[in-house]
Amino acid sequence: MKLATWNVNSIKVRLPQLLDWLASAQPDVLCLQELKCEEAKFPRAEIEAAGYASAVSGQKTYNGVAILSRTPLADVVAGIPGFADEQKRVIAATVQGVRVVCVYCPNGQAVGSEKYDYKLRWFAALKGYLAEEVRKYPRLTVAGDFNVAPEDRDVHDPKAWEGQVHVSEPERAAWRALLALGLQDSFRMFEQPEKSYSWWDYRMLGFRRNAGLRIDHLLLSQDLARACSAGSIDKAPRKLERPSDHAPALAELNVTR
DNA sequence: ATGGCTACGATCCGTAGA
Repeated sequence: MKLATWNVNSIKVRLPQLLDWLASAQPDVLCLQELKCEEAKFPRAEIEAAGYASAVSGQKTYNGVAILSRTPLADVVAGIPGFADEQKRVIAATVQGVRVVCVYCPNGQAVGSEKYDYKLRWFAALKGYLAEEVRKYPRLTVAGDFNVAPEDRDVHDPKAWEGQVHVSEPERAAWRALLALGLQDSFRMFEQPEKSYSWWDYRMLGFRRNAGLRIDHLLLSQDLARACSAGSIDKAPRKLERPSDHAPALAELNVTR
C-alpha cells in the first residue's frame, strides 16, 4: 500500500496537478490539506473519474482536509471528537484495514500569539484522540501537514529559525508526545538525502535555494512501521508552474490489499 | 532590508499561510 500526504494549497487551483500526480505516482491513499473549499464544491466527480473515492471535510477560504482512496473508505470521522473547533483540520477513515487520520495542524503564526496557544491546545487534543485510536487500531497512520519541523536537520537554517514558530521547544515537545504514543516518523526509518524538506517559501526563491522545512509527515503505528519499506518526499510537483508550496510525502507499506 | 509570494474574498486592499 502506497500512502501519501500533500498540502495542495487550494484544491481548485491544484486540481490539474493533483490529477497528473495521481496518475503518475499512483498512491493507494492520499491525504490532502488546505483544500480551501466547501464540501459542496469539492471536485469529487473528477477525482472519482481518476479512480479515487474521497472523504472530505471542508470550509470556505481556509483549512479543509480530505482522504482519497482507490478502495472504499469506511467509518469516516471528521474533527477531533470532544474538541469543539470551527476549523476543518482532521478527517479519519479506514481503508483496507488501515486507520488513516489526515491532519492539518495549525500554523501558530508566531510564538506567544493567540494562534500559537491554539496550536498547542490543538496538539494536546490531538494527542488525547490518538492515544485512543492507537489502542483501537493496531494498523494506524497519522498523515498530514504537522507544521512542526521535528529536529534541526529538518530546517534549512536552524540558526535563523531558532525559537521561531514551527521549531520552538513546546511545538517539538508536542510532536514528541505523539511519538511517545508508539508512532514512528516513517521518513526517518530510512537513509535519506541531507537537507530533505517538504515545504519551501514562495518568496525569496525558497525552492531554488532549497530554503525549506520538513513539516509534512506520515506517522506509523508499530504494526505499520514493521511493514514499512520506504519513505520519501516527491519534489517534482514543487517544480511545476504555479505549484503548491508543499511537496507530497510518501510511505510504502507491505500490507495485504 | 522584517520585505520578498500565493490564494482568497472582499475590492483596487486585508488576511493568512509558514
